[in-house]
Amino acid sequence: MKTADPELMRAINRFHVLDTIRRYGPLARVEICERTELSATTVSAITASLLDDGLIESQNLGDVRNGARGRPRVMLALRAQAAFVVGVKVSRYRIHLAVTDFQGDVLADLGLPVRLSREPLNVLAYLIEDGVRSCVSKAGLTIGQITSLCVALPGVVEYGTGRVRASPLIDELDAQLSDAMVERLGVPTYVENDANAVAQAEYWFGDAREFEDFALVSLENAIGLAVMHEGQLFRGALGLSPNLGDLVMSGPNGAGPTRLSELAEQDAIISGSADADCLRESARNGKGAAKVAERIARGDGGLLSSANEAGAALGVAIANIVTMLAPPRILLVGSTLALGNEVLEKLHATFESAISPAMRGVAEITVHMPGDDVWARGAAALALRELYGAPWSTTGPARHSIRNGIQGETDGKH
Amino acid sequence: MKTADPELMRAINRFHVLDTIRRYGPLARVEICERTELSATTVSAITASLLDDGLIESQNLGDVRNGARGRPRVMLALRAQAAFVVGVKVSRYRIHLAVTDFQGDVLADLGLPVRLSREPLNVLAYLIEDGVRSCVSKAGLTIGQITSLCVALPGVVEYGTGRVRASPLIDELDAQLSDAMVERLGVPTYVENDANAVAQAEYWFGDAREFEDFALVSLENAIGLAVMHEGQLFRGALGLSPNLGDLVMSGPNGAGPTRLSELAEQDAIISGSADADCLRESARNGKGAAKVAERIARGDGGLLSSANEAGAALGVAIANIVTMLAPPRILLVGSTLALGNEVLEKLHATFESAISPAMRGVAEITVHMPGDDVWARGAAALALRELYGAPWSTTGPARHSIRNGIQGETDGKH
DNA sequence: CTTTTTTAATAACGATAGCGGATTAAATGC
DNA sequence: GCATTTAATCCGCTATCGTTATTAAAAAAG
Repeated sequence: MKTADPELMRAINRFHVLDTIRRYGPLARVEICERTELSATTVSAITASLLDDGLIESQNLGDVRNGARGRPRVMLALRAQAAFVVGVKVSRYRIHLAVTDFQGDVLADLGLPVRLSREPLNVLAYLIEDGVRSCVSKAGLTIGQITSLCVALPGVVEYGTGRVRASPLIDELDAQLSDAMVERLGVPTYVENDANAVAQAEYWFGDAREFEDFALVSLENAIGLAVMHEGQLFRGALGLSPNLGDLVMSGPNGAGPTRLSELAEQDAIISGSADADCLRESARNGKGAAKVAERIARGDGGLLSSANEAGAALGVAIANIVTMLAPPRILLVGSTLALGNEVLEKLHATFESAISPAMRGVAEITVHMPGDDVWARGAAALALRELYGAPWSTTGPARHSIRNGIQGETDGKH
Repeated sequence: MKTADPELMRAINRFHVLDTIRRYGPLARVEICERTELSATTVSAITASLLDDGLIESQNLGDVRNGARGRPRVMLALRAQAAFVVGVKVSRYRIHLAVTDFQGDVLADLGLPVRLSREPLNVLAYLIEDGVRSCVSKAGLTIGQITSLCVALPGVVEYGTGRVRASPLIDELDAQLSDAMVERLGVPTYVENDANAVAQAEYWFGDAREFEDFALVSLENAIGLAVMHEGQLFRGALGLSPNLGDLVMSGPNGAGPTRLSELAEQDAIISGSADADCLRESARNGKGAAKVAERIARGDGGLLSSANEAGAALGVAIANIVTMLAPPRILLVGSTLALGNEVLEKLHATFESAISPAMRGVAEITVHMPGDDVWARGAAALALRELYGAPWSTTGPARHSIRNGIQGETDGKH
């Protein structure tokens, strides 16, 4: 446990103020007082220090309140240029990158069509390096200006060490992606599960802004799970994030266990159709929903049954998540949801029949379909989160040591 | 989020000191300094305040070090009489109670043979009240001296509100057990899932003393799950604790889903035998292992197959827990483990074949068989934990308001 | 155009926390 | 009996926060 001293106290309140400014846009000091319940003096001192460090700046251009009687408020906002980070989302058919500033605003993004399946680590690292360089340059920056980088990809990832224990996109086991990227780009790199990245995006920018506690299930060519608990991502030993696709749906009998991924991955659904290749192509272009609906209407029984099977498996899996974690909310995201309503309808129906009566009504299930850019932005947000430097331990032990530098104009004294 | 001020600082360090004394037995101030990394001055001040409040006391009877050179150490220990609490474990065939002092030492315990199955709330509340009164009197105390009470039982429990949403032992849904006990005994009452109680016992007194992160699966007539995360029990919405028995093991087809409880509950295993009633009786007396082994050796095929089925189901369930939460350790506890090795062997084998290769070796599985008294003590420990008053939020929102009074001799000034 | 009013932000002051170094306390060793 | 050693406390310092007064900068009133 950490012992409390004045320094920690300051760190907590400082983070609290910074986070409040991030969440609630430009704020006057008085407003920060109200939201944080700190005294005006303390807020004054802390904001002075933040200004001094170049993390925030005052927007002199006016008090927007109309009918303003007293001294006008000076609005404070994050100083966008305080740092720049890159978020990368790697998926099977696409690498999406986003360069953001300190506020998480996207300066440039880039989607690279690829076709990845169990590539050697070096291939992946090369593609990411290439993408980062392009995107950074597109944003009008140089690599030297990038403070840190976060790569999100499906699979079992150790956030703490930067290793990818297993991923459908990487050939090897235990690939040290973090070190590979540091070597190539010279930029501190975090590696995270893609579900965690999109959960962070939803929490900072999206639908889950008001929710400190929720679970998120990501449905793409891999199936992921993120658990946000009191505003922090839940991580296991070594910072491990779960890979929901590995969930065993029916006991190992003979040929081994049937996993959720085999039933509900996007490819598994599409493979049910006789015309799988064509559908795969459409799905990649975001026209999956229409195509799938059309096929089913035309009587593609294989597709219909695989969609139903996927929906049922997901319904059970989500019921089990609710049984085990009782999150007040479940978010479903990912491109598989664009395949049409069959999956989702079956999912809901199965969930309702599978959930125990005692847990009925505990978790509200909502669906959201963020674009790939949001995922990349989420990865960037994870990198930023580290920069904001919350003083309490990020969930999960054994962190990889990453320098926590922020480039400010006066990054001097203290 | 809580804002940090000197008061919080003190509360944190105070709890830290108190918890250190609780964990590591009588300690001299110097030793507290080493363990907490607080300065000698601070420890002196905090211990003075704790002494003043009657929460700890100095053991003047000597410095046990031999070859002691300088001024002898004054050992500090929890003052046992600072508070008394009662822990209750309710299970199908037994209500076990323990009265403990402020250190968690058991002053008296009591096991009442019962036979509960879906009783009305009042029956249960009556039995608990009766047991509490007996046990308290056996400890030489009066109800008025009891600071608080914690009832642990299987099922879906809202720790935050004191409601039992569902339990195999209670007839109704959403039974307000906490209020019922307060009304009967006039003692603040916490209600908790039994798995959480035994997890707290293992964390404070037992095998999990060194582990801040682990998951525990309790195997009795109900199957429970507790997740300890950074020394805190993980709780969901409203403080909900999971009921692992509700886990769906195979999709809802026709007659509804097959749940883990149907496959792996103690009764389910025993019911496989032709001679179930006799076995049930033996299991109740702790002679299950021998009897079951004997029956299987004699060729009770039904029993063997139900044991294997249970082991397999549990192996899959535990693999799924590891997949979702990646705990560094899994503890198995509960009387079902006394039914012989068939279940456990099958469990391990199935786990190994069900766990995804990427997660292999993440979680170490260990088995422990605490007696009913340990569970009751764990419930008491949960009540004590609240008294120790950690300043940071107990996991999970929406607490039931319970007065946090401690009876000290000088419970005055501050 | 000056004065009053109103609100925002800061300054001055006091309280409390923790820490480091000097001091006292209480034992052993010579 | 006195030096030595170790434990615990006392004193002085700094950093934090909060409360109360003060200054700053605008609109409204006269």
